[in-house]
Amino acid sequence: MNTTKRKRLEAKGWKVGNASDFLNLSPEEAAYVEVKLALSKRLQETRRVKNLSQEQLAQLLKSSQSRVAKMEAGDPTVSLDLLVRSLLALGASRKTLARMLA
Amino acid sequence: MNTTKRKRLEAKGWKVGNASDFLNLSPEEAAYVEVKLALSKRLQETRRVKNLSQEQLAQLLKSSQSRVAKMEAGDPTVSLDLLVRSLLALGASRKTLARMLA
DNA sequence: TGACTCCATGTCGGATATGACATATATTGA
DNA sequence: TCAATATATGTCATATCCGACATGGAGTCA
Repeated sequence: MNTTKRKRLEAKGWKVGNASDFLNLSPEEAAYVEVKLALSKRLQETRRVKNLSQEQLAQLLKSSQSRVAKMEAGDPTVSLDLLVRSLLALGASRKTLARMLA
Repeated sequence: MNTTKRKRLEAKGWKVGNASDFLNLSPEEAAYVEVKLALSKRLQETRRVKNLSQEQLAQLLKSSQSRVAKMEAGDPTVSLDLLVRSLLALGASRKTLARMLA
């Protein structure tokens, strides 16, 4: 079985359990997941604070509701690029992002 | 002319001049570029501190010398994901990344 | 109940990023 | 100077990510 594929399947555990313990993630893989999850949480928070539906945010981002849902769920098919660009579109700055990661 | 293509061409100006002034970048596009450039600088710094050639780093990352060069040059075809994963592979943590962005 | 809104999840064709390779251009040291 | 090493740049086939769409489930209100 393809490693990438396997990871994608296993990764579904991300939001269920806690994290890297029962998956055999290397430290840097774990850190990568941490970063993505931190940002996806912040995205959802920001969206809710602004009282937007996923559909409305999708329009703002010129994306789709399903992709927004996947972003917020930490779906492995969502890139850091997309998360970061979305947060920036919601008004975050480079420094804000830094704070979100800290 | 395709917008993406145009941006890629214009983006060559990144390392020549300074930044977003003479390109017509929106604030969030500019911020996105800022983030990428910040990380690529840090990647090069880290690599040099560790006394690695681009070729050696490429091996470490299971990538190629040319891609490392592009990462460090802020090439538009390089994703944030790759930059972040590279920094993590060099020992950075989530918090370290946050500091790099601040 | 049924109509409505919101969010989750699967899939797909097209778009973009990837490693690899070739090759050009520094940079270094004898 | 020459050659060895390091870095830059262009291209390509393939891998991965994207928006879009369909559909299902959960909650709300009448």
